[in-house]
Amino acid sequence: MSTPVGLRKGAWTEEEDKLLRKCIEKYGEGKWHQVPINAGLNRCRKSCRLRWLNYLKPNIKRGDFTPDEDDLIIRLHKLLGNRWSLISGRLLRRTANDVKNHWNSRLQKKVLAREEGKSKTQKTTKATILKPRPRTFKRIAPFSSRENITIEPNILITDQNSENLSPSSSSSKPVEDECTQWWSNLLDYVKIDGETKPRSNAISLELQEEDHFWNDFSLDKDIWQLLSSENDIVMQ
DNA sequence: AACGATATCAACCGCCTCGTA
DNA sequence: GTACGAGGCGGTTGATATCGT
Repeated sequence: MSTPVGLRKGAWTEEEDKLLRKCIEKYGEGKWHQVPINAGLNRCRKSCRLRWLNYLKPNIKRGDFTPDEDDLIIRLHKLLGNRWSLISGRLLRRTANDVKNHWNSRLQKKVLAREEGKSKTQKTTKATILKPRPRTFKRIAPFSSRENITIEPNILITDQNSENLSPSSSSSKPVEDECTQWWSNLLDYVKIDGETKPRSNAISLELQEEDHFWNDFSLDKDIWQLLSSENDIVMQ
């Protein structure tokens, strides 16, 4: 992005924040090219958008990440890689930038340390996993255009289920079963207060807190099936 | 107390995708 | 078909805070 001459850069002042907030309240989100004009800000559209999304937007959750959030980020990162917007979309009110920073500064080291510990005791073989293309995901039929990448099985979602994802078993399964299995593993277990419990418990809490949040979980139809079935179990 | 090393996080940059003319 | 502009994303940088010596 080449910044036109005269546009302000760097940290935002309280006055600028006030102007931007006022502008979004009046005109709403979107039309970012018009925001600097409407707000009377000497900033580029991207700077305004970023400031709003990462800092000023109401209901953004800031501060320390909970162990449950850490766990979910790690699981999603194993599955999706550096798709921060997708990962943050699964965490309540966390921004992609926040998740990315948190991963780079803390979680990555944590995971690497864990991997190192595991690699000493486990042999590794190749497994095929699914990697959706987030930007166009909502527009394409599920799995019509996905990349296959390989990872080490010792970083798969749960140890107890890893045999389900071994190359021999996954290669013989239909695509949807394979994917469902992935999401099953992803969502299966979570540590709550230091104790491993079914993921559904955590999800049910989130659903109670902000039900509409999961409505945009359009990654694929399988995850919806999984979530709805997990929710059914919780509701029983 | 002073200084350097390291960690954290807000912001920028460049690229990609999509819509539209 | 293609050129262009806007929105969005992930990678990276730089300022500031914190820690260790």
